Amino acid sequence: MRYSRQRELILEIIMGTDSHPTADWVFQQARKQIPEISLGTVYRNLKRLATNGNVRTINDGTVVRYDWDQEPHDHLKCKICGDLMDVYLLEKDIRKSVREKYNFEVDDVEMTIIGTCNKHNTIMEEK
Amino acid sequence: MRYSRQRELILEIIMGTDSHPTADWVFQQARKQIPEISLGTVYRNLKRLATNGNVRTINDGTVVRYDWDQEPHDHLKCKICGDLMDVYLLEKDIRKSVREKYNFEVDDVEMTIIGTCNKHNTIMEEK
DNA sequence: AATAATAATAGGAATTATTATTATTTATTG
DNA sequence: CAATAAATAATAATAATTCCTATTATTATT
Repeated sequence: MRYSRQRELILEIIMGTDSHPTADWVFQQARKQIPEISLGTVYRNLKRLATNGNVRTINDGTVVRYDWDQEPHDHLKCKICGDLMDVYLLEKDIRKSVREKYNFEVDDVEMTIIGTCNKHNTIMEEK
Repeated sequence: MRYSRQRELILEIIMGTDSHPTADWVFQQARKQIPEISLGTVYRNLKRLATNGNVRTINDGTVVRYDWDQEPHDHLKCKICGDLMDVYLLEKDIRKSVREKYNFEVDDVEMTIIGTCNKHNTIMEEK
């Protein structure tokens, strides 16, 4: 993959925050450094970085958010302020520990497990 | 809440399927019965039904999907065929049981817990 | 049953998030 | 340093969803 300072900047921006920024937020930050950067470039590179495993995508309803933290972790989203918080749960009684440890009143646990279902798990073809 | 046959039909449609339909799918079904129904009406009523607790919303990346099943359950989404399957997991070693019980190769577990964070959990005002 | 009050609707425009297209610029490599 | 392949900026296109307004349907009141 060929170098571009746009992509380098985008990665830096994500690495530099613990918020879970959207493409647009990254764009706003990026244009402070490179005023002529375009939103399309941000989207293209975020997707590229996600495919490359440099960032994780999390989907918060209508917007896609990005996260540099590669460790498996879950998110608490507050329905009032919209904050997304990182929690490192060991998958036991989730509701209980969420209530106890984070003082967070759970309305709904939404979990999507992404992977490959058994319709496709014959011996994988190589390459 | 005032009665409307559009809303009744929309609820019937969701009750009648185990797929996890999108607003547009519901719209397509609904217009078979009420040809002049509008997409806006479908969206408005789906939101209403969700608020009322008649249906559950689940978010599958870019589209919002609806589910009549109120029991807490999670979804397996296949990255190849896009299928969304219901799984009733007791929250223990999720990855492990998913692999063992459903023969599903997990790439990523995405969980969003929706609720109220501790910034807001003072004694709730009445009404 | 007729009428008034108002909540819900249809239809379409507007918004928001994202992807695609194309002509131009830039990094790489011989 | 010139060729070329890849990345970019600008903008158009698309998809999902929300918003707006005039009309219609439902409920309450005579």
